[in-house]
Amino acid sequence: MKDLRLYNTLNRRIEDFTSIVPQKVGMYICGPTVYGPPHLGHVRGPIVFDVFRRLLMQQGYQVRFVRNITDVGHLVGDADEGEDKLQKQARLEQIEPMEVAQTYTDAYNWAMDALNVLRPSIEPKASGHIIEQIEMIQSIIDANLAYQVNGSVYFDVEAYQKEHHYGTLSGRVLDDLIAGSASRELEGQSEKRSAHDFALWKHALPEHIMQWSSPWGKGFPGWHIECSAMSAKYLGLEFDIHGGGMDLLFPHHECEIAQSTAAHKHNPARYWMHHNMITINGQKMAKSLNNGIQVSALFNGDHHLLSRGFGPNTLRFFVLQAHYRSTLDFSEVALEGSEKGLKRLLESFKKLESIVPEKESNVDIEAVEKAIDAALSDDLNTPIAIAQFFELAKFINLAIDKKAALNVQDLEKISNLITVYFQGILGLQTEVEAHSDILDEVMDILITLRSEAKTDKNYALSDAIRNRLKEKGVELMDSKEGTTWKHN
RNA sequence: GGUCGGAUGGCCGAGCGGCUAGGCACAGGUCUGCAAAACCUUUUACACCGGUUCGAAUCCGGUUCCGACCUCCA
Repeated sequence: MKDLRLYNTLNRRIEDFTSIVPQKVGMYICGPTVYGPPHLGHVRGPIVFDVFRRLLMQQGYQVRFVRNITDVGHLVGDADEGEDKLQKQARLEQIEPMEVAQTYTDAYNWAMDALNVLRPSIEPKASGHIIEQIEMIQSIIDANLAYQVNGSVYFDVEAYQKEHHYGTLSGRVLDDLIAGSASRELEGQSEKRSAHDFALWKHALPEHIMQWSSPWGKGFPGWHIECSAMSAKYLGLEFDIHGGGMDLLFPHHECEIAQSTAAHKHNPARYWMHHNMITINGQKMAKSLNNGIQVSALFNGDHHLLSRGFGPNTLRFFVLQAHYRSTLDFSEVALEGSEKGLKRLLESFKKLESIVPEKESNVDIEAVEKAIDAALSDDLNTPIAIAQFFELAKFINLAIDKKAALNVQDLEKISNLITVYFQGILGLQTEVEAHSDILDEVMDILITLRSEAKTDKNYALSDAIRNRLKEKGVELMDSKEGTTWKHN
Protein backbone atom coordinates (compact mmCIF):
# COMPACT_ATOMS: atom_id res chain seq x y z
CA MET A 1 0.00 0.00 0.00
CA LYS A 2 1.29 3.41 -0.86
CA ASP A 3 1.08 6.61 1.08
CA LEU A 4 -2.27 7.89 0.00
CA ARG A 5 -3.38 11.18 1.41
CA LEU A 6 -6.92 12.50 1.28
CA TYR A 7 -8.73 15.65 2.23
CA ASN A 8 -11.26 14.60 4.81
CA THR A 9 -14.17 16.99 5.08
CA LEU A 10 -14.80 15.68 8.57
CA ASN A 11 -11.60 17.26 9.85
CA ARG A 12 -11.06 19.83 7.14
CA ARG A 13 -7.55 18.72 6.41
CA ILE A 14 -5.53 16.29 4.40
CA GLU A 15 -4.95 13.01 6.20
CA ASP A 16 -3.14 9.77 5.58
CA PHE A 17 -5.50 7.13 4.33
CA THR A 18 -5.68 3.77 6.04
CA SER A 19 -8.45 1.30 5.46
CA ILE A 20 -10.42 -0.29 8.26
CA VAL A 21 -9.77 -3.77 6.90
CA PRO A 22 -6.29 -4.18 5.42
CA GLN A 23 -6.28 -4.46 1.62
CA LYS A 24 -9.98 -3.69 1.38
CA VAL A 25 -11.87 -0.46 0.91
CA GLY A 26 -15.57 0.17 1.10
CA MET A 27 -16.81 3.35 -0.49
CA TYR A 28 -20.25 4.80 -0.92
CA ILE A 29 -21.02 7.52 -3.42
CA CYS A 30 -24.30 9.36 -3.59
CA GLY A 31 -25.78 8.61 -6.98
CA PRO A 32 -28.35 10.42 -9.08
CA THR A 33 -32.02 11.00 -8.57
CA VAL A 34 -33.36 9.53 -11.76
CA TYR A 35 -36.06 11.93 -12.80
CA GLY A 36 -34.32 13.62 -15.71
CA PRO A 37 -31.66 13.06 -18.31
CA PRO A 38 -28.03 13.20 -17.16
CA HIS A 39 -26.44 16.63 -17.43
CA LEU A 40 -22.95 18.03 -17.13
CA GLY A 41 -23.27 18.40 -13.38
CA HIS A 42 -23.85 14.66 -13.01
CA VAL A 43 -20.58 13.91 -14.65
CA ARG A 44 -17.88 15.23 -12.37
CA GLY A 45 -18.48 13.15 -9.25
CA PRO A 46 -18.62 9.81 -11.04
CA ILE A 47 -15.44 10.60 -12.99
CA VAL A 48 -13.55 11.80 -9.94
CA PHE A 49 -14.56 8.87 -7.78
CA ASP A 50 -13.96 6.49 -10.64
CA VAL A 51 -10.36 7.67 -10.84
CA PHE A 52 -10.06 7.37 -7.11
CA ARG A 53 -11.44 3.84 -7.19
CA ARG A 54 -9.05 2.86 -9.98
CA LEU A 55 -6.16 4.34 -8.02
CA LEU A 56 -7.07 2.28 -4.97
CA MET A 57 -7.33 -0.86 -7.08
CA GLN A 58 -3.99 -0.17 -8.67
CA GLN A 59 -2.49 0.25 -5.23
CA GLY A 60 -3.64 -3.23 -4.36
CA TYR A 61 -6.93 -2.65 -2.61
CA GLN A 62 -10.00 -4.68 -3.22
CA VAL A 63 -12.69 -2.04 -3.52
CA ARG A 64 -16.39 -2.40 -2.98
CA PHE A 65 -17.83 0.61 -4.72
CA VAL A 66 -21.48 1.33 -3.96
CA ARG A 67 -23.38 4.02 -5.79
CA ASN A 68 -27.10 4.27 -5.29
CA ILE A 69 -29.95 5.15 -7.57
CA THR A 70 -32.52 7.38 -5.93
CA ASP A 71 -35.87 6.48 -7.36
CA VAL A 72 -38.12 7.56 -4.50
CA GLY A 73 -38.51 10.04 -1.81
CA HIS A 74 -37.21 13.41 -2.80
CA LEU A 75 -39.82 16.08 -2.59
CA VAL A 76 -40.68 18.98 -4.76
CA GLY A 77 -41.19 22.35 -3.12
CA ASP A 78 -42.12 22.60 0.54
CA ALA A 79 -41.88 19.45 2.54
CA ASP A 80 -45.44 19.84 3.67
CA GLU A 81 -47.13 19.92 0.35
CA GLY A 82 -44.51 18.38 -1.85
CA GLU A 83 -45.15 15.52 -4.10
CA ASP A 84 -42.69 12.95 -5.13
CA LYS A 85 -40.46 14.23 -7.91
CA LEU A 86 -40.82 11.05 -9.82
CA GLN A 87 -44.53 11.17 -9.56
CA LYS A 88 -44.70 14.69 -10.91
CA GLN A 89 -42.65 13.79 -13.93
CA ALA A 90 -44.74 10.69 -14.50
CA ARG A 91 -47.93 12.66 -14.56
CA LEU A 92 -46.50 14.91 -17.22
CA GLU A 93 -45.44 12.03 -19.33
CA GLN A 94 -48.41 9.81 -18.60
CA ILE A 95 -46.31 6.83 -17.69
CA GLU A 96 -45.50 4.86 -14.60
CA PRO A 97 -43.09 6.40 -12.10
CA MET A 98 -40.97 3.30 -12.27
CA GLU A 99 -40.83 3.69 -16.00
CA VAL A 100 -39.47 7.19 -15.57
CA ALA A 101 -36.91 5.89 -13.11
CA GLN A 102 -35.89 3.11 -15.45
CA THR A 103 -35.60 5.42 -18.44
CA TYR A 104 -33.32 7.82 -16.65
CA THR A 105 -31.35 5.12 -14.89
CA ASP A 106 -30.59 3.73 -18.30
CA ALA A 107 -29.73 7.18 -19.62
CA TYR A 108 -27.42 7.76 -16.69
CA ASN A 109 -25.65 4.47 -17.14
CA TRP A 110 -25.37 5.09 -20.85
CA ALA A 111 -23.53 8.33 -20.05
CA MET A 112 -21.35 6.62 -17.47
CA ASP A 113 -20.38 3.92 -19.93
CA ALA A 114 -19.55 6.51 -22.56
CA LEU A 115 -17.35 8.34 -20.07
CA ASN A 116 -15.55 5.10 -19.26
CA VAL A 117 -16.74 5.16 -15.65
CA LEU A 118 -16.63 1.66 -14.24
CA ARG A 119 -19.96 0.28 -13.14
CA PRO A 120 -20.40 0.15 -9.37
CA SER A 121 -19.86 -3.08 -7.49
CA ILE A 122 -23.38 -2.62 -6.19
CA GLU A 123 -25.95 -0.15 -7.49
CA PRO A 124 -28.78 -0.28 -4.95
CA LYS A 125 -32.10 1.41 -5.55
CA ALA A 126 -33.94 3.20 -2.81
CA SER A 127 -37.21 1.58 -3.87
CA GLY A 128 -35.70 -1.84 -3.34
CA HIS A 129 -34.66 -1.07 0.23
CA ILE A 130 -37.85 0.22 1.81
CA ILE A 131 -37.73 -2.45 4.50
CA GLU A 132 -34.18 -1.58 5.50
CA GLN A 133 -35.13 2.06 5.69
CA ILE A 134 -38.19 1.32 7.81
CA GLU A 135 -36.08 -0.75 10.18
CA MET A 136 -33.56 2.00 10.52
CA ILE A 137 -36.24 4.58 11.18
CA GLN A 138 -37.67 2.30 13.85
CA SER A 139 -34.26 2.12 15.53
CA ILE A 140 -34.13 5.88 15.65
CA ILE A 141 -37.61 6.04 17.14
CA ASP A 142 -36.57 3.42 19.68
CA ALA A 143 -33.64 5.59 20.61
CA ASN A 144 -36.10 8.43 21.27
CA LEU A 145 -34.52 10.55 18.59
CA ALA A 146 -37.49 10.65 16.24
CA TYR A 147 -41.18 11.34 16.61
CA GLN A 148 -44.36 10.62 14.69
CA VAL A 149 -46.86 13.18 13.51
CA ASN A 150 -49.83 12.32 11.35
CA GLY A 151 -48.23 9.30 9.79
CA SER A 152 -44.91 10.98 9.21
CA VAL A 153 -41.74 10.48 11.19
CA TYR A 154 -39.24 13.24 11.83
CA PHE A 155 -35.75 13.19 13.18
CA ASP A 156 -35.53 15.17 16.41
CA VAL A 157 -32.41 17.25 15.92
CA GLU A 158 -32.61 18.99 19.27
CA ALA A 159 -32.97 15.73 21.18
CA TYR A 160 -30.05 14.36 19.20
CA GLN A 161 -28.00 17.42 20.01
CA LYS A 162 -28.30 16.66 23.73
CA GLU A 163 -26.33 13.44 23.41
CA HIS A 164 -24.39 13.99 20.22
CA HIS A 165 -23.26 16.80 18.07
CA TYR A 166 -25.26 17.86 15.05
CA GLY A 167 -22.93 19.67 12.66
CA THR A 168 -19.75 17.60 12.87
CA LEU A 169 -19.38 17.48 9.11
CA SER A 170 -20.61 20.85 7.94
CA GLY A 171 -19.41 22.87 10.90
CA ARG A 172 -22.89 24.25 11.35
CA VAL A 173 -23.89 25.27 14.82
CA LEU A 174 -27.44 24.29 15.62
CA ASP A 175 -28.19 27.44 17.57
CA ASP A 176 -27.09 29.53 14.61
CA LEU A 177 -29.22 27.50 12.29
CA ILE A 178 -32.22 27.99 14.49
CA ALA A 179 -31.58 31.70 14.79
CA GLY A 180 -30.94 32.07 11.09
CA SER A 181 -34.13 30.38 10.07
CA ALA A 182 -36.41 32.24 12.43
CA SER A 183 -37.75 34.36 9.62
CA ARG A 184 -38.50 31.45 7.36
CA GLU A 185 -40.37 29.50 9.92
CA LEU A 186 -43.42 31.66 9.46
CA GLU A 187 -43.94 30.42 5.95
CA GLY A 188 -46.51 27.70 6.12
CA GLN A 189 -47.51 25.42 8.94
CA SER A 190 -45.18 22.63 9.81
CA GLU A 191 -45.76 19.46 11.70
CA LYS A 192 -42.10 19.49 12.63
CA ARG A 193 -41.20 20.51 16.15
CA SER A 194 -38.22 22.40 14.86
CA ALA A 195 -37.42 23.76 11.44
CA HIS A 196 -34.27 21.71 11.40
CA ASP A 197 -35.85 18.40 12.06
CA PHE A 198 -35.98 16.39 8.87
CA ALA A 199 -38.30 13.75 7.54
CA LEU A 200 -37.45 10.09 7.94
CA TRP A 201 -40.81 8.94 6.65
CA LYS A 202 -43.48 10.94 4.93
CA HIS A 203 -47.17 10.20 5.07
CA ALA A 204 -48.52 9.74 1.56
CA LEU A 205 -51.77 11.15 0.33
CA PRO A 206 -53.94 8.78 -1.70
CA GLU A 207 -52.89 10.38 -4.98
CA HIS A 208 -49.28 9.51 -4.36
CA ILE A 209 -48.52 6.66 -6.67
CA MET A 210 -45.30 5.70 -4.99
CA GLN A 211 -46.10 4.63 -1.50
CA TRP A 212 -45.41 1.74 0.78
CA SER A 213 -46.90 0.31 3.91
CA SER A 214 -45.09 1.03 7.13
CA PRO A 215 -45.71 0.91 10.89
CA TRP A 216 -46.80 4.53 10.55
CA GLY A 217 -49.17 4.03 7.66
CA LYS A 218 -48.76 4.40 3.93
CA GLY A 219 -45.97 6.62 2.90
CA PHE A 220 -42.50 6.93 1.48
CA PRO A 221 -39.02 7.37 2.92
CA GLY A 222 -37.52 10.74 3.71
CA TRP A 223 -34.77 12.51 1.87
CA HIS A 224 -31.71 11.15 3.54
CA ILE A 225 -32.46 7.76 5.03
CA GLU A 226 -31.82 5.65 1.93
CA CYS A 227 -28.12 6.33 1.83
CA SER A 228 -27.72 5.52 5.50
CA ALA A 229 -29.70 2.30 5.23
CA MET A 230 -28.06 1.06 2.05
CA SER A 231 -24.52 1.97 2.96
CA ALA A 232 -24.92 0.16 6.27
CA LYS A 233 -26.36 -2.86 4.52
CA TYR A 234 -23.61 -3.26 1.96
CA LEU A 235 -20.57 -1.71 3.64
CA GLY A 236 -21.22 -2.14 7.33
CA LEU A 237 -21.95 0.26 10.14
CA GLU A 238 -18.59 1.89 9.66
CA PHE A 239 -16.91 1.98 6.28
CA ASP A 240 -13.99 3.79 4.74
CA ILE A 241 -15.11 6.49 2.37
CA HIS A 242 -18.30 8.35 1.69
CA GLY A 243 -18.27 10.68 -1.27
CA GLY A 244 -20.50 13.11 -3.06
CA GLY A 245 -20.82 16.66 -4.30
CA MET A 246 -20.23 19.62 -2.02
CA ASP A 247 -23.84 20.56 -2.41
CA LEU A 248 -24.74 17.41 -0.50
CA LEU A 249 -22.54 18.28 2.44
CA PHE A 250 -25.39 20.01 4.18
CA PRO A 251 -27.96 18.92 4.91
CA HIS A 252 -27.78 15.53 3.20
CA HIS A 253 -24.55 14.15 4.59
CA GLU A 254 -24.96 15.86 7.93
CA CYS A 255 -28.32 14.14 8.24
CA GLU A 256 -26.80 10.83 7.26
CA ILE A 257 -24.29 11.13 10.05
CA ALA A 258 -27.00 12.03 12.53
CA GLN A 259 -29.23 9.15 11.43
CA SER A 260 -26.49 6.59 11.49
CA THR A 261 -25.21 7.80 14.81
CA ALA A 262 -28.71 7.65 16.21
CA ALA A 263 -29.49 4.20 14.83
CA HIS A 264 -26.10 2.50 14.81
CA LYS A 265 -24.05 4.56 17.28
CA HIS A 266 -21.55 5.16 14.54
CA ASN A 267 -20.44 7.90 12.26
CA PRO A 268 -20.85 5.82 9.12
CA ALA A 269 -17.67 6.78 7.28
CA ARG A 270 -14.12 7.59 8.29
CA TYR A 271 -13.33 9.76 5.30
CA TRP A 272 -15.80 12.10 3.68
CA MET A 273 -14.83 13.33 0.24
CA HIS A 274 -16.60 16.15 -1.54
CA HIS A 275 -15.98 17.24 -5.06
CA ASN A 276 -16.65 20.79 -6.15
CA MET A 277 -19.19 21.98 -8.69
CA ILE A 278 -18.98 22.61 -12.39
CA THR A 279 -19.93 26.19 -13.10
CA ILE A 280 -21.07 28.08 -16.16
CA ASN A 281 -20.02 31.70 -16.14
CA GLY A 282 -19.04 31.27 -12.54
CA GLN A 283 -22.40 29.94 -11.42
CA LYS A 284 -23.10 26.36 -10.61
CA MET A 285 -25.52 24.35 -12.62
CA ALA A 286 -28.78 23.73 -10.93
CA LYS A 287 -32.30 22.74 -11.67
CA SER A 288 -33.53 26.00 -10.30
CA LEU A 289 -31.15 28.05 -12.46
CA ASN A 290 -32.08 26.04 -15.52
CA ASN A 291 -28.55 26.26 -16.88
CA GLY A 292 -27.75 22.58 -17.17
CA ILE A 293 -26.34 21.02 -20.30
CA GLN A 294 -27.39 17.48 -21.03
CA VAL A 295 -24.63 14.98 -21.57
CA SER A 296 -26.12 13.99 -24.91
CA ALA A 297 -26.03 17.64 -25.97
CA LEU A 298 -22.36 17.85 -25.08
CA PHE A 299 -21.68 14.89 -27.29
CA ASN A 300 -23.69 16.08 -30.28
CA GLY A 301 -23.33 19.84 -29.87
CA ASP A 302 -27.06 20.49 -29.66
CA HIS A 303 -26.91 23.43 -27.26
CA HIS A 304 -26.77 27.19 -27.65
CA LEU A 305 -23.42 27.39 -25.87
CA LEU A 306 -21.84 24.87 -28.22
CA SER A 307 -21.04 25.11 -31.89
CA ARG A 308 -20.28 21.42 -32.15
CA GLY A 309 -20.07 18.25 -30.09
CA PHE A 310 -17.25 17.03 -27.89
CA GLY A 311 -16.43 13.40 -27.27
CA PRO A 312 -16.71 11.69 -23.90
CA ASN A 313 -12.97 11.19 -23.70
CA THR A 314 -12.50 14.94 -24.07
CA LEU A 315 -15.09 15.58 -21.39
CA ARG A 316 -13.38 13.20 -19.02
CA PHE A 317 -10.02 14.81 -19.72
CA PHE A 318 -11.52 18.27 -19.19
CA VAL A 319 -12.86 17.25 -15.79
CA LEU A 320 -9.56 15.72 -14.71
CA GLN A 321 -7.54 18.76 -15.74
CA ALA A 322 -8.89 20.51 -12.65
CA HIS A 323 -8.46 19.37 -9.07
CA TYR A 324 -11.65 17.81 -7.76
CA ARG A 325 -11.99 20.24 -4.88
CA SER A 326 -11.88 23.33 -7.10
CA THR A 327 -14.76 24.65 -9.08
CA LEU A 328 -14.42 24.03 -12.76
CA ASP A 329 -15.76 26.66 -15.10
CA PHE A 330 -17.31 25.30 -18.23
CA SER A 331 -17.15 26.96 -21.60
CA GLU A 332 -16.70 25.84 -25.16
CA VAL A 333 -13.33 27.59 -25.31
CA ALA A 334 -12.13 25.68 -22.26
CA LEU A 335 -13.40 22.41 -23.70
CA GLU A 336 -11.67 23.12 -26.99
CA GLY A 337 -8.45 23.74 -25.13
CA SER A 338 -8.75 20.39 -23.44
CA GLU A 339 -9.60 18.67 -26.67
CA LYS A 340 -6.52 20.04 -28.39
CA GLY A 341 -4.27 19.23 -25.48
CA LEU A 342 -5.62 15.70 -25.32
CA LYS A 343 -5.08 15.30 -29.03
CA ARG A 344 -1.48 16.35 -28.61
CA LEU A 345 -0.99 13.63 -26.04
CA LEU A 346 -2.67 10.94 -28.11
CA GLU A 347 -0.74 11.87 -31.23
CA SER A 348 2.53 11.58 -29.37
CA PHE A 349 1.54 8.25 -27.85
CA LYS A 350 0.88 6.90 -31.33
CA LYS A 351 4.39 7.82 -32.39
CA LEU A 352 5.97 6.00 -29.49
CA GLU A 353 6.50 2.70 -31.26
CA SER A 354 8.10 4.33 -34.26
CA ILE A 355 10.97 5.64 -32.15
CA VAL A 356 14.26 3.89 -32.74
CA PRO A 357 15.83 3.43 -29.31
CA GLU A 358 19.21 4.96 -28.59
CA LYS A 359 21.88 3.29 -26.52
CA GLU A 360 22.16 6.13 -24.09
CA SER A 361 19.32 8.01 -22.52
CA ASN A 362 19.22 11.68 -21.66
CA VAL A 363 15.76 11.85 -20.13
CA ASP A 364 14.54 10.82 -16.71
CA ILE A 365 11.35 8.82 -17.10
CA GLU A 366 11.53 7.58 -13.57
CA ALA A 367 11.21 11.11 -12.28
CA VAL A 368 8.05 11.49 -14.34
CA GLU A 369 6.63 8.28 -12.97
CA LYS A 370 7.35 9.37 -9.43
CA ALA A 371 5.73 12.71 -10.07
CA ILE A 372 2.58 11.09 -11.44
CA ASP A 373 2.41 8.67 -8.59
CA ALA A 374 3.01 11.35 -5.99
CA ALA A 375 0.42 13.63 -7.53
CA LEU A 376 -2.32 11.02 -7.57
CA SER A 377 -1.53 9.90 -4.03
CA ASP A 378 -1.62 13.49 -2.86
CA ASP A 379 -5.36 13.95 -2.61
CA LEU A 380 -5.93 12.85 -6.17
CA ASN A 381 -4.12 15.66 -7.93
CA THR A 382 -5.07 14.68 -11.46
CA PRO A 383 -4.02 17.99 -13.10
CA ILE A 384 -0.43 17.49 -11.98
CA ALA A 385 -0.51 13.90 -13.18
CA ILE A 386 -1.79 15.03 -16.56
CA ALA A 387 0.88 17.72 -16.77
CA GLN A 388 3.46 14.95 -16.46
CA PHE A 389 2.02 13.22 -19.50
CA PHE A 390 2.69 16.40 -21.44
CA GLU A 391 6.30 16.01 -20.36
CA LEU A 392 6.30 12.54 -21.83
CA ALA A 393 4.75 13.83 -25.04
CA LYS A 394 7.55 16.35 -25.28
CA PHE A 395 10.16 13.63 -24.82
CA ILE A 396 8.56 11.53 -27.52
CA ASN A 397 8.37 14.42 -29.96
CA LEU A 398 11.93 15.48 -29.26
CA ALA A 399 13.14 11.92 -29.73
CA ILE A 400 11.49 11.78 -33.13
CA ASP A 401 13.36 14.95 -34.08
CA LYS A 402 16.54 13.37 -32.64
CA LYS A 403 16.71 16.12 -30.06
CA ALA A 404 16.34 13.71 -27.18
CA ALA A 405 17.61 10.19 -26.68
CA LEU A 406 15.35 7.45 -25.33
CA ASN A 407 16.69 3.97 -24.75
CA VAL A 408 14.78 0.70 -24.76
CA GLN A 409 14.02 0.95 -21.07
CA ASP A 410 12.69 4.47 -21.48
CA LEU A 411 10.34 3.39 -24.23
CA GLU A 412 9.08 0.51 -22.14
CA LYS A 413 8.57 2.72 -19.13
CA ILE A 414 6.64 5.29 -21.12
CA SER A 415 4.47 2.62 -22.63
CA ASN A 416 3.84 1.23 -19.18
CA LEU A 417 2.94 4.64 -17.77
CA ILE A 418 0.41 5.11 -20.52
CA THR A 419 -1.15 1.74 -19.85
CA VAL A 420 -1.17 1.86 -16.08
CA TYR A 421 -1.81 5.51 -15.34
CA PHE A 422 -3.28 7.16 -18.39
CA GLN A 423 -5.60 4.36 -19.39
CA GLY A 424 -5.82 2.38 -16.18
CA ILE A 425 -6.23 5.06 -13.53
CA LEU A 426 -7.20 8.24 -15.30
CA GLY A 427 -9.40 6.04 -17.44
CA LEU A 428 -8.63 7.94 -20.62
CA GLN A 429 -8.81 6.28 -24.00
CA THR A 430 -5.83 6.46 -26.31
CA GLU A 431 -7.73 5.50 -29.41
CA VAL A 432 -8.58 8.27 -31.80
CA GLU A 433 -11.97 7.50 -33.24
CA ALA A 434 -11.89 4.98 -36.03
CA HIS A 435 -13.19 5.47 -39.54
CA SER A 436 -15.09 2.94 -41.54
CA ASP A 437 -12.93 0.63 -43.62
CA ILE A 438 -14.46 1.46 -46.98
CA LEU A 439 -13.98 5.16 -46.34
CA ASP A 440 -10.35 4.53 -45.49
CA GLU A 441 -9.87 2.77 -48.81
CA VAL A 442 -11.61 5.48 -50.79
CA MET A 443 -9.53 8.12 -49.09
CA ASP A 444 -6.39 6.18 -49.90
CA ILE A 445 -7.32 6.35 -53.58
CA LEU A 446 -7.91 10.10 -53.45
CA ILE A 447 -4.70 10.71 -51.55
CA THR A 448 -2.72 8.63 -54.03
CA LEU A 449 -4.23 10.49 -56.99
CA ARG A 450 -3.44 13.81 -55.40
CA SER A 451 0.07 12.70 -54.63
CA GLU A 452 0.56 11.76 -58.27
CA ALA A 453 -0.75 15.14 -59.34
CA LYS A 454 1.74 16.79 -57.02
CA THR A 455 4.57 14.75 -58.46
CA ASP A 456 3.51 16.01 -61.91
CA LYS A 457 3.42 19.53 -60.45
CA ASN A 458 -0.23 19.63 -61.39
CA TYR A 459 -1.04 21.77 -58.37
CA ALA A 460 -4.35 22.89 -59.79
CA LEU A 461 -5.59 19.31 -59.53
CA SER A 462 -3.96 18.52 -56.22
CA ASP A 463 -5.37 21.66 -54.64
CA ALA A 464 -8.77 20.97 -56.14
CA ILE A 465 -8.84 17.57 -54.48
CA ARG A 466 -7.81 19.05 -51.18
CA ASN A 467 -10.24 21.96 -51.37
CA ARG A 468 -13.24 19.94 -52.44
CA LEU A 469 -12.66 17.43 -49.71
CA LYS A 470 -12.42 20.27 -47.26
CA GLU A 471 -15.84 21.46 -48.35
CA LYS A 472 -17.12 18.10 -47.17
CA GLY A 473 -15.34 18.50 -43.86
CA VAL A 474 -12.44 16.23 -44.71
CA GLU A 475 -9.08 17.82 -44.12
CA LEU A 476 -5.85 16.55 -45.65
CA MET A 477 -2.60 16.99 -43.79
CA ASP A 478 0.72 16.49 -45.53
CA SER A 479 3.78 15.40 -43.66
CA LYS A 480 7.06 13.70 -44.40
CA GLU A 481 5.54 10.32 -43.71
CA GLY A 482 2.73 10.91 -46.16
CA THR A 483 -0.71 12.41 -46.11
CA THR A 484 -3.26 11.79 -43.39
CA TRP A 485 -6.79 13.00 -43.15
CA LYS A 486 -9.45 13.73 -40.62
CA HIS A 487 -13.15 14.31 -40.69
CA ASN A 488 -14.59 16.94 -38.41
C1' G B 1 -28.65 37.77 7.57
C1' G B 2 -25.60 33.19 9.24
C1' U B 3 -21.64 29.56 7.89
C1' C B 4 -17.78 28.24 4.59
C1' G B 5 -14.67 28.84 0.37
C1' G B 6 -12.31 31.62 -3.58
C1' A B 7 -9.78 35.92 -6.25
C1' U B 8 -3.17 33.42 -10.31
C1' G B 9 -0.79 35.97 -17.14
C1' G B 10 -5.79 36.80 -23.15
C1' C B 11 -8.57 31.99 -21.44
C1' C B 12 -8.72 27.23 -18.51
C1' G B 13 -5.98 25.68 -14.45
C1' A B 14 -1.82 23.74 -10.68
C1' G B 15 1.15 25.49 -6.75
C1' C B 16 0.28 27.39 -0.90
C1' G B 17 7.23 30.49 2.46
C1' G B 18 12.86 30.49 -1.54
C1' C B 19 13.45 26.37 -6.94
C1' U B 20 9.73 26.41 -14.92
C1' A B 21 3.37 23.91 -13.17
C1' G B 22 0.69 22.27 -17.46
C1' G B 23 -2.78 23.12 -21.46
C1' C B 24 -5.18 26.52 -25.03
C1' A B 25 -4.48 31.18 -27.58
C1' C B 26 -0.60 34.75 -29.37
C1' A B 27 4.44 35.25 -31.38
C1' G B 28 9.07 33.26 -33.68
C1' G B 29 11.12 28.95 -36.07
C1' U B 30 11.29 23.84 -38.63
C1' C B 31 8.75 21.18 -42.43
C1' U B 32 5.92 22.23 -47.20
C1' G B 33 5.04 23.79 -54.36
C1' C B 34 1.49 26.63 -51.38
C1' A B 35 -1.66 26.01 -47.33
C1' A B 36 -3.20 23.35 -43.29
C1' A B 37 -1.62 20.06 -39.74
C1' A B 38 2.37 18.58 -36.83
C1' C B 39 6.73 19.59 -34.02
C1' C B 40 10.33 22.96 -31.50
C1' U B 41 11.17 27.67 -28.91
C1' U B 42 8.97 31.54 -26.20
C1' U B 43 6.58 36.56 -23.71
C1' U B 44 2.87 38.12 -20.11
C1' A B 45 0.80 36.53 -13.26
C1' C B 46 -0.30 35.98 -8.60
C1' A B 47 -7.49 41.44 -6.47
C1' C B 48 -6.08 45.79 -3.20
C1' C B 49 -3.64 47.91 1.42
C1' G B 50 -0.67 46.96 5.52
C1' G B 51 2.30 43.44 8.53
C1' U B 52 5.61 39.03 9.79
C1' U B 53 10.27 37.15 7.41
C1' C B 54 16.87 37.38 5.00
C1' G B 55 12.89 36.06 1.48
C1' A B 56 5.47 35.80 0.41
C1' A B 57 1.23 34.25 -5.07
C1' U B 58 2.08 31.15 -0.70
C1' C B 59 1.69 33.12 6.54
C1' C B 60 -1.16 37.20 9.57
C1' G B 61 -4.65 41.57 9.72
C1' G B 62 -7.84 44.78 6.98
C1' U B 63 -10.51 46.24 2.23
C1' U B 64 -13.12 45.12 -2.26
C1' C B 65 -15.36 41.67 -5.43
C1' C B 66 -17.18 36.56 -6.52
C1' G B 67 -19.17 31.84 -5.34
C1' A B 68 -21.28 27.71 -2.41
C1' C B 69 -24.41 26.05 1.56
C1' C B 70 -28.54 27.48 4.95
C1' U B 71 -34.45 25.01 -0.09
C1' C B 72 -34.43 20.16 -4.81
C1' C B 73 -29.43 19.63 -6.55
C1' A B 74 -23.81 16.14 -8.66
